[in-house]
Amino acid sequence: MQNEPSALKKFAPDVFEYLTTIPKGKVTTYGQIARDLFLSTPRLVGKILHQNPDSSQFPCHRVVFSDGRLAPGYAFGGAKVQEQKLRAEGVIFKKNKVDLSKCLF
DNA sequence: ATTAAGGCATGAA
DNA sequence: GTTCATGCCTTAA
Repeated sequence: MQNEPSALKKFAPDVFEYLTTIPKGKVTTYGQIARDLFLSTPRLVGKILHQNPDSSQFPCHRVVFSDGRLAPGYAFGGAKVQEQKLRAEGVIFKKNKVDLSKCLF
């Protein structure tokens, strides 16, 4: 029978759209997106980001931990590349962590 | 006080 | 029952 689409697939377009709403020089957290999209667990957001068809299309590198730490599984070059991208966009970095106090969307 | 690193707990697939 | 692109807590420097 027709099984309902998983919440992951169901919310995937919403998450990608949310990424496009993030202004340049800003970042967001998994939990932030999860709450905004009614996702029960922020882990789903991470899984959805992993479905990202194109890193240039959706700024998945603008999504970080609530602590400001970068995700360990960035599939487009690595966390260090992510940091460089964020810095290039105008995101302020505090040592190895993102300054969510200034760049959190 | 602040930054860094690691571990435990939560929820969904 | 297991796996996780998380979150929060604790300890270290």
